Amino acid sequence: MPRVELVRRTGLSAAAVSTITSELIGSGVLVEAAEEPAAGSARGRPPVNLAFNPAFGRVAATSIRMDVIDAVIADFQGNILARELIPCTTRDLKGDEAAHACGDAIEKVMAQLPGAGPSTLGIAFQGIVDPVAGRQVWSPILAIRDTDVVSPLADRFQVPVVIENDAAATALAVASRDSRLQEGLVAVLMIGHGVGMGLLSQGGPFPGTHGFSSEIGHVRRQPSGAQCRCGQRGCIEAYLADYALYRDARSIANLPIANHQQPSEDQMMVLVRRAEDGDGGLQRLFDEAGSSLSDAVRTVASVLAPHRIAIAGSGMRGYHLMKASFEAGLRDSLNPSYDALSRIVIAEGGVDLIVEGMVQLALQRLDAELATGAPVRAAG
Amino acid sequence: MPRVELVRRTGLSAAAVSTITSELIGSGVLVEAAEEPAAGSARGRPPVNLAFNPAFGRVAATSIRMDVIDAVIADFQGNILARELIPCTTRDLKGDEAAHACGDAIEKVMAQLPGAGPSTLGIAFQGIVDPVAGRQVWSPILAIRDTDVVSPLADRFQVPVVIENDAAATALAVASRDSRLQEGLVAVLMIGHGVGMGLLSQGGPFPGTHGFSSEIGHVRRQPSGAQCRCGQRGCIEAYLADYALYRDARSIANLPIANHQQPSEDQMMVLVRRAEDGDGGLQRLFDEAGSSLSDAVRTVASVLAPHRIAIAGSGMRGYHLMKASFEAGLRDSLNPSYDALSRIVIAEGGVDLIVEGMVQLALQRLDAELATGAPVRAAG
DNA sequence: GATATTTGTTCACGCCCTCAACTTATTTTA
DNA sequence: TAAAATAAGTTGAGGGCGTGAACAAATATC
Repeated sequence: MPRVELVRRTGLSAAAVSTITSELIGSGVLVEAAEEPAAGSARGRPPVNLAFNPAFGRVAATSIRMDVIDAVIADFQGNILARELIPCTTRDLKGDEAAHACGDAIEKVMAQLPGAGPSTLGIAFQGIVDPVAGRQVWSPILAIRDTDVVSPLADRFQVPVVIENDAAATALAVASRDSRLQEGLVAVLMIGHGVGMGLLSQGGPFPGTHGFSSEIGHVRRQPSGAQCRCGQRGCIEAYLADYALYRDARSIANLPIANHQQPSEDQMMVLVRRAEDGDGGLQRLFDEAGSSLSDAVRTVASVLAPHRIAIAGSGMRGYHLMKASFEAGLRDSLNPSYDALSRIVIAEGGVDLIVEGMVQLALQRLDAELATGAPVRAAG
Repeated sequence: MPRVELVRRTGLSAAAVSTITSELIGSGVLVEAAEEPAAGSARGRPPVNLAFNPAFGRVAATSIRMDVIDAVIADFQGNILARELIPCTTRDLKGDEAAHACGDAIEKVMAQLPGAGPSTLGIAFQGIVDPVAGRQVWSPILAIRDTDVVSPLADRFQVPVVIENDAAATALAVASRDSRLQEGLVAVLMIGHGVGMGLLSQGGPFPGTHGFSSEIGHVRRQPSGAQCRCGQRGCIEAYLADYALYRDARSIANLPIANHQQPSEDQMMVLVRRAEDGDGGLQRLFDEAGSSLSDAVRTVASVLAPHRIAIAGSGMRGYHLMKASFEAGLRDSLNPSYDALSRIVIAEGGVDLIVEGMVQLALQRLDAELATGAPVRAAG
């Protein structure tokens, strides 16, 4: 945060940092922070912290999921100022309608807030996107394929629009909260309605897998095993995702049917409670889920040997029930040179992380825009 | 090769390329190539190809494998000028002896050639290395662990020394021969004594996995399956690596025992011949190996969705016997958005690719050295 | 109050790149 | 055969962006 820290991190000279920061302060991007935590009694002139000026600009982000659009407006520091969860029958959207449903959601959140609109939009999709071309390629929650989502929104709001895969966005959000995830190669597993993964390099988006969603949930752990919704059998996801746990639980316990095969958070919490209360059949399901999670971690560890493996998502609500079998599964692995267990980081947060990650990405885009000297304007 | 091509690839202006190349020609790094293939009847002034001056400098590379050291000297274009395969009981090496065994091998190849010694050394190890610290961390073929190999050789030859993992080096060599492998994220699978993988980004070494060997051979494809030498059961390698094929073949056919559980190339060719000649049991082994290979590809595809997946290594000697079950295994996968089969590239070459890749890496290091303006000297 | 220590600023200098105009080498057209 | 068109490569003026060195500011220690 202080200028000397920027000198250390960027490798630039103090002179360069001084000129650049004073220009940025002049243009209102940065402010000198009033509070200084003093950081012990240092000897010389105390450093003065710099921070992004929260009032400089705003960004909007949406995450379009099964039958819902999650939309937020954040300030220039990434603090979320307003949020809306808007129902939307995503499967029925045609052509530009997906883009405009996101646009409508953003306008609805903007209506909550006085002042200027966002200067950049970030839109997250499940499935595969092409961030460079600005196209949504394929998504399990949409009937449409390969549509341009950036142009309609850029035309409508007259600001830059960035799109990303939801897993990549989540990974960014998870890493921004934990310094251990900001160096080296990091894999972030997301457990919830499905099982996905985002990759980070040095805390930033991973080059190469950009826009791609890892299908690690569909690695096979058991030939001729449990039925997966992808059509194959024995996928990791078929033992670990919410839909799989709830489906199997309904086979052995009296539970209401789930809408669209997607159990609600309340329905999933019923499973957790009953397993906690000693239902042996449900306990065994969570045991198997823990074992499946260990297979996911072992696969990532074997293929990539990442510096850290983070696990996040709403599926972690039952982690205390899966922990024993998960850790037992990892200890089984005998690789003498890579201790997976010590590299695991359990992270907080579920699907709400997606928009947070998109806020980060939209801010990065705004920064890049500033670096080119382009004038920054706000949406109508 | 021509200057215009450099302009396109680097994004620099023609002016910058012109000044830089004329300086490099002046210092003897580059030469204007005499031969011009004319490339069709272009209209304007014909481009003049530039090439590295083969006489500018030399590099040496070694690959230390089970009981053998493979050593080469190459010119500045990467052409191999001399080669030696030197027996060495690698398991008995202690302390600095591994480094000095490689040094001795390099001196033996140098003795074949008149003229100056190499200006950079590249050393490849199986297992895990730390290229930044210059340390060999762990290797299945060595009893020693975490030893400094760069310092002893740098002191002895007075030139820079680079080390890498053998899979990363092989991947580089494979990619340098096929332009399809020089863009995007590329996974290179190596089938032979074991099953390894190297990753490339834009044709260059992959950031993050640097120095790490992917243990993709030890992803589990069959719980309680075939015994793997890693101690676990059902690993991909336990159906696909040379040792596994030969071990299982010995159970059903009359074959001589293999030294150190590593069948020779001749022994493996006997398996291939007999399967070609209609031995049903051996044919089924190759079928299963093809299926195991498809599991390796599917795993990489699921986890990383790379732009291309190349397959190389001596294990491909039996590819024609595995092809049917390999392709059937890939067609099974139902992912609608990623067609793995169309991304497969079958590559030539076996363990000899390791030193070739190290030559590339050593040349890159030499280029980096030149870019800093450091004087380049040759080994005594 | 003098000194040491650390942060941050100012300014002259230089590297490296771009832009624009030009030269060179070849094919096509008249 | 000469002029026009086309493409590759060169040269030199100019500018952005960085560094080094000297200096100023703010605090702790002696």
